[in-house]
Amino acid sequence: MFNSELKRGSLELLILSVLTGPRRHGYEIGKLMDQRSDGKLEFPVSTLYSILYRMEDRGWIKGRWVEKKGVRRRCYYTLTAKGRAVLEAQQKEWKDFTAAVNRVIGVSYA
Amino acid sequence: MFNSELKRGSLELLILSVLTGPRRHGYEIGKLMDQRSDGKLEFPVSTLYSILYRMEDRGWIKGRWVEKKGVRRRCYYTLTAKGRAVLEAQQKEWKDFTAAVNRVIGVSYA
DNA sequence: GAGACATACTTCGTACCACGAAGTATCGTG
DNA sequence: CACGATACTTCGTGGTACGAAGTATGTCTC
Repeated sequence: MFNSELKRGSLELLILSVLTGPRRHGYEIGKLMDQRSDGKLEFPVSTLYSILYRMEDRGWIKGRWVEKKGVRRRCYYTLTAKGRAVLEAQQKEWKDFTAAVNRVIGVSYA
Repeated sequence: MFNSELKRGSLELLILSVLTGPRRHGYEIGKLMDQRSDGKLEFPVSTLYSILYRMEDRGWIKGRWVEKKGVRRRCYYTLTAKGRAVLEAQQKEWKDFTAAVNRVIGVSYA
């Protein structure tokens, strides 16, 4: 839907936002993103998982494998304290950034 | 100021926006961006010029060298018809994209 | 007139990251 | 049992912002 470059800075923020709710597994996060944006912010599984792995490496989220018979193995993710701090910082940055861009492109010739 | 990843999708839009006014040379575009965003959207010259060259390659902008004695040589850029079309498309994309992101991160748990 | 600083542009290499492709495996449904 | 949905993995690639280093000229100050 949207240019990949455009999405670059906000995919982490989107996923962190989803994880403020109950713990979710990867596939579920992808589906939720799709639903909550009316299909506009859908992204491929390879992107989704690579971001999840990266965020876990950085200690922003914590994954826990759950295996039950009759259900496929799933890795459920929750936010860590660090993740919550990063989320807050990224929210603020997103807000400031979009405000700055809007100001420049809105008043393009003054 | 802002994360490079965040800026990725919008630098072209920002520069195109600046060029809706009178023709500008590279250095001038950088300074204008700095001023108009209160220093928030400043970016290094290597970034600035690489984007300008790319946009000219793609036919979005047209550069013209101006040399006068007593003034350093400067390349002044203007928007092409194609550039104006791209600007319009990127403006719309930016608006739709930020709206979608805001919707998802705003209602993070519904 | 020498040194410092702003102006103005160039080139090159690097690192990050979203994505496509291909694959593995399990579950439900007709 | 074939097919599609679910669920995750791995690997390679290409686009791109950036840092570093360089060239060159104008202005200001002492």
